[in-house]
Amino acid sequence: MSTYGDFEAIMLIRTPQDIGALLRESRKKAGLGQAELARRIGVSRQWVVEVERGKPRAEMGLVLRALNTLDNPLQTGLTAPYDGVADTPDIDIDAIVEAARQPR
Amino acid sequence: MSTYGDFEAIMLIRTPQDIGALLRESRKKAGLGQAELARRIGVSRQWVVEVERGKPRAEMGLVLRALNTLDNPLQTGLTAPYDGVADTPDIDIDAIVEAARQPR
DNA sequence: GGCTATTGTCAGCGATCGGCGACATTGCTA
DNA sequence: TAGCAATGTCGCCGATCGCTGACAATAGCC
Repeated sequence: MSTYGDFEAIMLIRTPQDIGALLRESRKKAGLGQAELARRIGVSRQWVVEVERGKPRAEMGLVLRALNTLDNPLQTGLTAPYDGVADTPDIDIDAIVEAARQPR
Repeated sequence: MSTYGDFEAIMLIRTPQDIGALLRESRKKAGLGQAELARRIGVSRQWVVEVERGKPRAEMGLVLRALNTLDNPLQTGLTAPYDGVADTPDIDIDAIVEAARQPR
């Protein structure tokens, strides 16, 4: 086992589920319970539970605060060259948008 | 001017303002207007305006979608060892929390 | 085996979100 | 200078947020 334990060195955050997983891992790594973390962030236990489960409509400000509290700030990196499916694929944008509209 | 223009290679995201700045820069870099971006993300122009201004209570899911749309996904890095002012400085957590409660 | 801490879930409530459509302001180009 | 596109702002609306407080269901420990 190395110095850094079993944490992913770099994790891409693309969905609320990613946020949830990251938050939960970080919390456990810090040896905190949901209640303690909630107290430090300034939210309810309920909030922590839901965000860890991938709640898509959580407040961004609270999420950022949570990550900062756990010493896991986000950052942007000009990661990938992007050659796969990304944007402007000439399809009906409106249709996609409509379908993507927060179902839950 | 180099190939990469005037973009920060890596930017730490700690506050909603950071998100706003990033979003705006990315949008302009992509040569998009707020209306076009909003259309692609699936939100209203209003939303884009507010988030770019640093709205703290924006939906996380929409924010992530916006960044993905602009090819600027977030990631976690074990950035810094953290020695500055960050957290658990032995002060009244509750007081800080109370003060931090989204004043808006 | 029994106990305590942790976690997941429920309902109800005030506050806020994000959308709509229109209007003022700004900026840029011709 | 005139004119158009982009941007910022307004009020109203249904939908959803996050909070409280309590109760199951696990999990981990003695």
